[in-house]
Formats: sequence, C-alpha cells, structure tokens
Amino acid sequence: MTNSNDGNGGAATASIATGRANMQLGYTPLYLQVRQQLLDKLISGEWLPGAMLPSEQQLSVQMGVSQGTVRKALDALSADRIVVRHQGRGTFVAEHDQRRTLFQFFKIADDKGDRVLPETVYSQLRRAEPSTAESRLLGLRPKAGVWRIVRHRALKGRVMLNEQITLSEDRFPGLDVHVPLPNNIYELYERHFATTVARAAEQLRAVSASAQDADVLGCGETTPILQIDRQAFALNGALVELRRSRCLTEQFHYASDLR
Amino acid sequence: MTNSNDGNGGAATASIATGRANMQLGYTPLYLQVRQQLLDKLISGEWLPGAMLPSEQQLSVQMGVSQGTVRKALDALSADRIVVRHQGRGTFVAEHDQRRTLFQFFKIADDKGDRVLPETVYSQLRRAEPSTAESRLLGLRPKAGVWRIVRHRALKGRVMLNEQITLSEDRFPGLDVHVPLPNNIYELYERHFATTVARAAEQLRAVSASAQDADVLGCGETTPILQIDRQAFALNGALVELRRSRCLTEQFHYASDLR
DNA sequence: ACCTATAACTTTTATATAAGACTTTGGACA
DNA sequence: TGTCCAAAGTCTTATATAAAAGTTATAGGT
Repeated sequence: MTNSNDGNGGAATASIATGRANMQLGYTPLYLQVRQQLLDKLISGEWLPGAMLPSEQQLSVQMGVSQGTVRKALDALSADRIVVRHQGRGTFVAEHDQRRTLFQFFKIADDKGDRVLPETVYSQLRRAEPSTAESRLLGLRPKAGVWRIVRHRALKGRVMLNEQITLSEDRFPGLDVHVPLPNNIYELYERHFATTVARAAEQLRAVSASAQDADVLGCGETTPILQIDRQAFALNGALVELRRSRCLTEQFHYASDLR
Repeated sequence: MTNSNDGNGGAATASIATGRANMQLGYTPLYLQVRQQLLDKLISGEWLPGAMLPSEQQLSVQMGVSQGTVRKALDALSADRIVVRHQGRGTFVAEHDQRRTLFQFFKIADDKGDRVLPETVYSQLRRAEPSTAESRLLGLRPKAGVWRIVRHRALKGRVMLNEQITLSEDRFPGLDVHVPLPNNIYELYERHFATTVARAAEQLRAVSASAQDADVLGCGETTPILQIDRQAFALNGALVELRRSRCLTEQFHYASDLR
C-alpha cells in the first residue's frame, strides 16, 4: 500500500564491496557479491552442514539488498551443490549424506547403469612422510606429515577397488582416534574436521594390475585396471585430499555424463 | 508514482498448455512450458544452428508471457548448452564448433590437464547389418541398415585412439557422399542431417588391447587400454550415435570434473 | 580514410510486488 | 488420543519497471 515515494526501483544502489568500479574488468554483479558473502559465512562455519539458513526475506534485510538478489545468489550456491533448497521448508547447508556421496562423488555403476554403494572390507591408517609432489600439492609446511589410508572396497560382495588416500596431518589432527574409519569418509571430514569437500577432479587411465592389486583384487598380474586419480577441494578451493583408486571393470564401469 | 490499481502482479494468468492443472503431479511451471515451446521450435528447425533468436522482448509478446519468464526459459536452455547468450548481441542457437566439441564432448587431456585436439589419420566408412542390440538401441526399422565408421585418431602426432561409430542409415541417408568425413563429425551431423547432438553418456572400462588395437596403436597385445562406450542423444532425446573408443593412456588421460 | 561521438539495440542486473505451492505447526473437534 | 483443518512460514513462480553494460551501426568532424 504505502508505496513510499523514495521511488528507487533502480539497480546497484547498494554495491557492497567495490562500489561502482567498472573499468574494463573488475566488476562483479551484486548477486555474486552476495553469493561470496554467504559463501564466506559458510566457510567460516557460521552455518554448519545441515543447518537451515535464514529466510530470503531475513537475508535481504540483513544484507541490504532485495529478496530477488538474495534468491539469485542462493540459486547460484544451489547450482554448485553448496546449499540445498526445499520449497516450503527453507534453504539448508548441503551435507555429505550417503546420497550426495553416491551421486556426486562416486561414478562406478553396474552394467544396468545403476550406481552401486561400495562397502569397505579392509581399512588401514598410518602416518607417513609426504613425497615432494604431495607436499607441494597439499601446500604442506616443510616438516609436516601426512596420513595415508588404504582401503579395499567391495561392490555387490566382491572386492573391486584398491584405494589409497593421502591427507595433511595438519588439517586432520588426531585422525587416528577415529579408527576404524567410517565408510562415508567425507562425512567424517565434515563432522570432525570442519572440511567440506565441494568438488573434485579426476584423471582416468588404464594400467596393469600390480602384484599388490592382484593380491587385493584377486586377479592376474597383467589384468587391465582402471586407475582413478582424484584431487578433492574444499569450499574455499583448497586441495584437501589426494586419492588413487584402482578398479576392476569387468562387471562395473565408470559412468560419465557429458552435457 | 502512478501505482495503478489494476494490481495484478500475480502469477500464471496466462498458462499456456495445461492451465491451472495442479493436482499432486502434472504441474509444469510457465517458464518450463516456454522452454519446451522454444525447444520444439529448435527441434523443428525453425531456428538453425548459429541463427539468432528473436529478442526477449519479441518472444515475450509472441508467446504472451512476461519478459522475465522468457528470460528464465532461455537461461534454462543456456544451462543445457542448447543456446548461447551474449550480452548486448543476442541469443544464438549453439553450434558444434571446434571449441564446443573439444570441451563438451572430448575429455582426453595431456598430463598438464590441457585438452588436446585429436587429428584423424585414418577413416573408413561402410554399410553393415546392425546387431540386435544396436537395432534395439537405435530404434531401427526391421530391415534397416547402419553405417559403420572406423577412425584412427592421433594426439600430438601419435595414434592414440581406435574408434568405431555406428549410425542409423535412415537418419543419415547418403552419408557416403561426404567421404572423406571431416574431423569434426558432429558438425557434419548438424549441417547435413539436421541432427544436433545435445548430450552423451559414457561408460569407461579398462581392457586389454586386441590384435587390431595393437596393430593400429602400435602397442603390445596385452597393453591396458581405456575403452569408452558412448551413446549420443539428439535435442529430442533420441539416441543417434553409438561409439566405442579404445584409447592408450600412457601420455594422456580421461579428465572428469565432479561438481 | 580515419577517428570519435552518438544513438539504438541487445542482454544483464536489480528492485518491488503479488500470488501459488509446499511444509510444518497448533488448535479444534470428535 | 487421534484426525482434520486452518494458519503461518517457507520457497517458487510470475509480472512490471528501470537502470547498467556490451555491441553494432550511423553521423559527423578532422
């Protein structure tokens, strides 16, 4: 009703960070600034995984922008699977529940194309010295150590995956307290080490089974193996996990959607 | 100022197809209906690849919805890489230029992570009878034939890929006229057979090189090979191409982004 | 011919408003 | 105690308006 006469339906009256900076480069639209602000709060731990964010209305008041701008920022975060939105319920910080782990971070499927949940049948954790490459990639202090996890994982009752994971000891202090490690390890990162894996990059190669592969997977030494190297990144972009999976692909395959 | 009292800023006053149908299921929001209408026109060939679509304003008038709704429909099409939008220029039907083929449909990269453009060094086309599986997947008529293409492709001067492609003869009549086939085969589908590949699914396995692989790729017969099976789908969702690539992964790898 | 300023066009961003649709909650009622 | 219904909260969809930013064409001056 009131329709106060301030009349300003215009744009960008409240540019948050950079004002009207618009020379050539260095201009970020308001909704992206809002997105970054929200992301910063998520990184800082102000809202923990599973928590409900304030409503769009509340956020718009807090941040001094319109509800539509908040919505666009939230939609962007939702597209990156950083938050999850439910109509009528609210917006929530994404959690590493089984479903997310299965669909976003586990690409092995059976011959019908259905994703299969892997079951950990053997798990070992030890502390080790990093290689120079690992130290560089993980951005470790000069003398810092790493955790090395070896897991054997079964699909439909047969051991199919031989997996090695490398983590910074600094980022995961006292990890050995949590032995035996749970099947969903990203949930552990999230709950106990304030580390949310937001995205990952994988490189796939076909290699020959090593003697150790043959032993673990119960195959011949020259059996072709799918080797998957993964780098997992946290919300702030930091590399937090190095992983190498060696996988039998006789009854299963790696599924990739191109779109 | 005016704040006219017609008041109707409300929603869904002009529902296109289903009206206010909203029982439990079977409700599609207006912007998705608009998206489908636009997609139908693209499928029908009303706008050819590379062509500019009418402006948002024109479309909103034509279709009897607001500009914002057209915008949301176009954004959805843009997210699926069906159209490409350029600020200040217009909205265009996506083309299978080299860049799109390279980034959307070719996942092989070198050890630095850079995508590499493959070069076709051998190409053969012949007509054949489909297997029952091929006939079923491609939805062929009972007596219909298929084209079979064999290509050998090189990366940085070395033959790395041994590729077999199967196409419906009905969908690609007179394909043999275009021999030798161009390097970018999706551009050929698009230009001469009104077939736009919109998305694809791939299944990856590690296998042993066959005698033929060994001959083509110049490797030993038991060398591990990355086998990539692909199904490519057109705009309307029809399966239009079956492809099996066998790939050496000593200097290159398949890159997959999980997000 | 070349450069510049201007205008006209586009998409993009931002705001305001309103109603639909979904979920949860709490109270009335049997 | 259990069920139903209404209310309140949420996200979702839709429209209208306006300004900003990028592109292209045109007119004008040097």
